Amino acid sequence: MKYIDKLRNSGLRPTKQRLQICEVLFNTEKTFHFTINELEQKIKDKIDNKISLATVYNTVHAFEKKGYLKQIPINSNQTYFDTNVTDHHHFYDLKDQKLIDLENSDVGPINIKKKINGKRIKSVEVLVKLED
Amino acid sequence: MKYIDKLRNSGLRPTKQRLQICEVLFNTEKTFHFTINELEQKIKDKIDNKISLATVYNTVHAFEKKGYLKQIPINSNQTYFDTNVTDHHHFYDLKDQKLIDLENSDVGPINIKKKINGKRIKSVEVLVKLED
DNA sequence: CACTTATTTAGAACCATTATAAACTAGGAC
DNA sequence: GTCCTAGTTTATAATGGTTCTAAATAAGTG
Repeated sequence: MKYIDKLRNSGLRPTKQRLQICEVLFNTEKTFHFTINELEQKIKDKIDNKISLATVYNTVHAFEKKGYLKQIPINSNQTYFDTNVTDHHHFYDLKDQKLIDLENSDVGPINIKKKINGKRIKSVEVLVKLED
Repeated sequence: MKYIDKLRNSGLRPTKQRLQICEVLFNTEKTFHFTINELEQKIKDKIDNKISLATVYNTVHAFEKKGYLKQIPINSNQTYFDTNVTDHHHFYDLKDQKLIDLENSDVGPINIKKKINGKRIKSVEVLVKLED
């Protein structure tokens, strides 16, 4: 299985649940955005056995820590994650509550001129809110 | 009182509670960021009577709708608000969990090249995450 | 003052997320 | 293979920020 090494290499035991979640998250043509509830639904649709909600949370957090997933900074009652962990930005359609990817080339280079002593920039994320 | 007209003009009755919350939010030299809990604490420190938590939520949402406050898009268990409603961006210090203003001049102009049919850009917000 | 509508309030309800602690499993040693 | 240990899964309870509810109060209008 192609995800066994990926997991082992990052110090995560390749359990059945994690491998199945990998299939749902990473065995896709396109990257996508999701909430935990949406992911739970996808898992239900794709596999036969049941994965506990706690395990879904645990796994998503573990994958995020290892850099396989990213949280998307947005104000919502639910946390949004992204399987696209490359540097890129988002549109957020306020009416439909939908996220849309912005490629890096869709946004000019962003030049942060201010520096904070002793701190490094970890990420720069742009959220473009859309209305009708 | 200087906030009575502000409230009346936006169709909000100038109640004692709203005026007191105005004092805490807007009668300051500098703008600031806050969560509802932090605001509640500030109110407690500054005024004698008690304002119900529900009223604090109601008022903050009313002020947000009228454009006197802005939500800051960030992943946190609490919602962050900003009394600075001009276009500007933020640093977020991951270690200290502190927000720091970035003036517009600290960030070059941001040019969103992609267009979505039938949608207008309402806002462009940049979040720069900092680590040690 | 009388009346209508908006606002405040305490407390309950909601619900995403996290904690708990017991059962289970992977992987290494032998 | 068996044994062992640490890591993982699981159902369920707990947490906590936010929203809802419905009754009491206050503001505005005539």
